Parts: sequence; structure tokens; C-alpha cells
Amino acid sequence: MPTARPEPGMPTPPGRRPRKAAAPRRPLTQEAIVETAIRVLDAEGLEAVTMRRVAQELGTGPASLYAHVSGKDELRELMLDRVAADIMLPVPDPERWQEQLKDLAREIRRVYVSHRDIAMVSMGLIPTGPHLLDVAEAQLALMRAGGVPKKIAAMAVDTLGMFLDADAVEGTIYYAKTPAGEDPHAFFEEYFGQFKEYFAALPADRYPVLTGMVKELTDADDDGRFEFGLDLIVRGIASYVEDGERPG
Amino acid sequence: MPTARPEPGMPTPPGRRPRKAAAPRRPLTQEAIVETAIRVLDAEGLEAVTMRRVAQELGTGPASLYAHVSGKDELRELMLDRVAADIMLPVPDPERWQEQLKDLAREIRRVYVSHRDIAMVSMGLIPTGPHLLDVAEAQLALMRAGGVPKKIAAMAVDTLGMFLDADAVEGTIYYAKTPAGEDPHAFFEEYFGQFKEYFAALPADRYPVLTGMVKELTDADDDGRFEFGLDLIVRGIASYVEDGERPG
DNA sequence: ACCTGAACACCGTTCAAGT
DNA sequence: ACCTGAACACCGTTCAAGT
Repeated sequence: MPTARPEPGMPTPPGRRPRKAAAPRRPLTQEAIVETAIRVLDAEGLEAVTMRRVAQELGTGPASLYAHVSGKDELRELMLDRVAADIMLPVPDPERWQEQLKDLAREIRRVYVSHRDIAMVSMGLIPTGPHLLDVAEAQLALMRAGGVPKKIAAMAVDTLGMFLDADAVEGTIYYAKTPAGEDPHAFFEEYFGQFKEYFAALPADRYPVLTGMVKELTDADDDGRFEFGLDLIVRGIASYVEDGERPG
Repeated sequence: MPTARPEPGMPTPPGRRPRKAAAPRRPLTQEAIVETAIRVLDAEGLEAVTMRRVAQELGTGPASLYAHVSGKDELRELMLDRVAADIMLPVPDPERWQEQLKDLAREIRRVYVSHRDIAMVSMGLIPTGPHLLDVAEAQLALMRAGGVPKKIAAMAVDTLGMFLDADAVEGTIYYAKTPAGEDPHAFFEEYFGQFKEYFAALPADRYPVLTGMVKELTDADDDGRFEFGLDLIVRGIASYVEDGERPG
């Protein structure tokens, strides 16, 4: 045992000051950095994931991260790809491709939302990470199995991705705004109630249509909105399947 | 003329040091702050719009802005609403509501994209500004004139908004990434070319479908993608119009 | 009422120096 | 090769003090 590391539980001998507080248990690796960043993300949201904060959590300074990660943007992309690994992918069944595509979209939503506002990273990003590409491959495989032309499938994977990103960001943004320490649900209720009042008080002469449907506009539940948009998109994609091309 | 302000063109008399460099020409108002912020946005993107930067542009310190604006978030919302004032709104023609809704979407896209990544502010925001509400009112009016049920119209305005936001953000993110001083078009060409190579080099056994349609995936032009998604959404909305409810 | 300087508590990234 | 402390050039917001 040539290491000078102190035995756990033993006090520091006099005059033998430890370097900082506690040496990082694990040597710094890209994996450890990404894991730690995701822990911070889950606990406090994407905004809290700073180079300094992640470094602190690992018991070092921010400069140390740059040996394993090129910067903040790369760290964010690595986090997203790591999260994408949790998305369960279907085995294509050409008979049921539309329902399978919807289920996959729901699964992506589930995983994204379970990691706060991680979807923000996906917005405007061309996927290059292995797991993100697995997800794209699965979507394309379902559509192609269903007879969707290549050109259409290529654009549809984009449109669906935009929808999923926007929905996940939209859905988590209120939680992100919840002041630390407050109950997110109660805050949300409060927050949303204010908007109902605001819309109801709008001048009817300037906004005749809007003020005539305040109830419909403010009652829209998240899941209903998601299912509505998803159905629109999947039905739209299906409309491009030429009858002869459809297997089964 | 009781003011001690120096005559323009005159040098500062000895021993009469001016407060800073030059006094702000206009007194600070919310309007002037928002205008200045939009000028910075147009020139350098949303990220460059900081309280300190806007203050500097107005010849003051950041603390001075807080008398007219509650903080950075409010300033961003005010900027978005100001920009939304430029969106030209249609007079509903029930016969052509689908084409009018598409045209309005194209107009929103045009205005958003002409102000860099301003759409980022819209993402996950419940519209409350007068001009943003005008736009929502116009969309709802078109759909209602076309016979779309209230409940559907309420959700559709949300879905369409998500699509427009995601598209505008997606479309400007590359420009936002262009290093200062470089030609955006040349950078974009370079940047995108690298992705083509990357996709072409992907392992075909793990990504069989994807690697079989690299051309379709990387050729997708922005406008084509937008029109595809827009058509999907508008056709989807139209499918909810009950035949009896349609005027004409 | 409005504006200010200074301060507080943060950022991402670089770099020379250490091991 | 990896890690570090210190520095650089920034952030948003608050607050006591001025006019």
C-alpha cells in the first residue's frame, strides 16, 4: 500500500494538512463528469449545470474539467446523449407502425421530462451521439417499415423532433421557474390562475375571439395538448404513404 | 436655458470634467431601453443582450435600467412583443382560411427570423403582450371562421406556436454559432458539410436505415422542412372541421 | 422619482505552473 | 498526461447614497 491517502475514520495528524477538503474519490473521467452534471440537472435544472458547479461537486476547480470535455456545449450534448440511452426502442411491426411511432414519441417525452429541461439542449442540435442516433434510427425504421417515402421520412423525423423538443421545454419551463424551496405543484396552480384572470379581463373589443374562448384556452391540459399534436403529425405522415407501397 | 449641458461641438472647459463620457441624449424610458435591446439583438443575437450591454449602449450603468424594467426576463418579453407588432395580420376570409393560416405562419416566421433568435423568448411563454395577443387572436379568428371547434382551435394555436418557435430557433441557431467576423453563409456551408461526412461514415450495421438515406437527411432545405410541417399541421386542423359547420 | 457607483455572488475559459 | 490556482473578462441584481 504505497499510497499516503488517510485511512477513513482517522483524524488528520497534526501538521499534515489535506490538500483541500477531501480528495475526489474517483479519478476525473468524462463519464464521472457527465454523471455528476446529470445529477445537478435532475436536482436543480439545466441552468444550475455550470462548469464551476460540476467541478465543485467533484471536489475540483473548473479548469480541471477541460482535460475531459471541450467546454460547456460539449458537456451538455454528452448529457443529452446519456439521457437518450434510457429511451426504450421498439422492434418495428409494419402492421402497427403508426401506433409504435406514437408510443416511441411518448417514451421520448417521458424520458426528457424526467430530466427537467434537458430538451433545451436538443433544440437546434443535429444529433451525433450514438444514443440519439439510435432513437433517430428507430423512428426512421418505423416509418420506412410503414412505407413512408425516404424524403418524407427525413423531413418527418425533423418535424417530430421539433415538436417533442418544444413540448418538453414548454412542459418543464414552469417547474424551472418555481422558486427554490417552494412546492412546484402549488406554485404552478397559483401561477396559472393568474393567467386565467388576466385573459378573462382582456378587452373584448380588441380580442373578440380570444375572450370568447378563455375556458378552452386555459383548460388545455399538457397531456391533451401533446396527444393532439402527436396525432396531427402522425396522421399527416401516414397520408404520404402510397397505397401500393404499404406492406401487409 | 438653465441647463448646464455643454453646447455640442464645444470642448469641455478646464476643470469642468463631464460626468462620464457623454450624457444620454434621451432620458431613459422603457421604450428607449427596448429599442436599444432590439438593436443589440439584431446586430449580435439574443445572447449579447445583457443588462450591462444595453445600459452601456444607452450611456449608463446596468442599475439604471431597473427603474423601467423589472429585470432581464421582462426586458426579453417586451422585446418579443415589440417585434410581434411587425407581423402583418389578415382579414379573415372564411373561404380561404387554411391558406390564410399558412400565410400568417409564414409571416410570423419571416418576422421572427429577421430578428435572430428572438423566438427563443417565445418558447414556453404564455403570451400576455398586446401584440402577441393580436397574433393569437388572428390565428383563432381564422380557425373559427373556418369552422374549427373551440377546443380544437385552442390546442391548435398551441401546437402551431410550438412549431413556429422550434423552427425559428432551429433556423437561426447556426447563424448564432457563426464566429464573430466570419461570413455566416460560408461558415454554414463548412459546418453542414462536416455533418454530411459524419453521417456517411456511420456504421451501417448499427444504423442500417439511417445510412441508407443520408442524402435525404442532409439535403433537407429549411424552407422545404417548414412547408412540410406547416402543411401537416394545417391539414390536421382542417380534418376536425365537421362538414355541416363549414361555412360557404 | 429617477439615477448612480459600488458591491455581491456568480459565470466560461485560458494559461503558466506544477506533479 | 493530467491537474491546479489564479487571472481575465464577463454576468444579473441589490442597495445605500445622491439629485
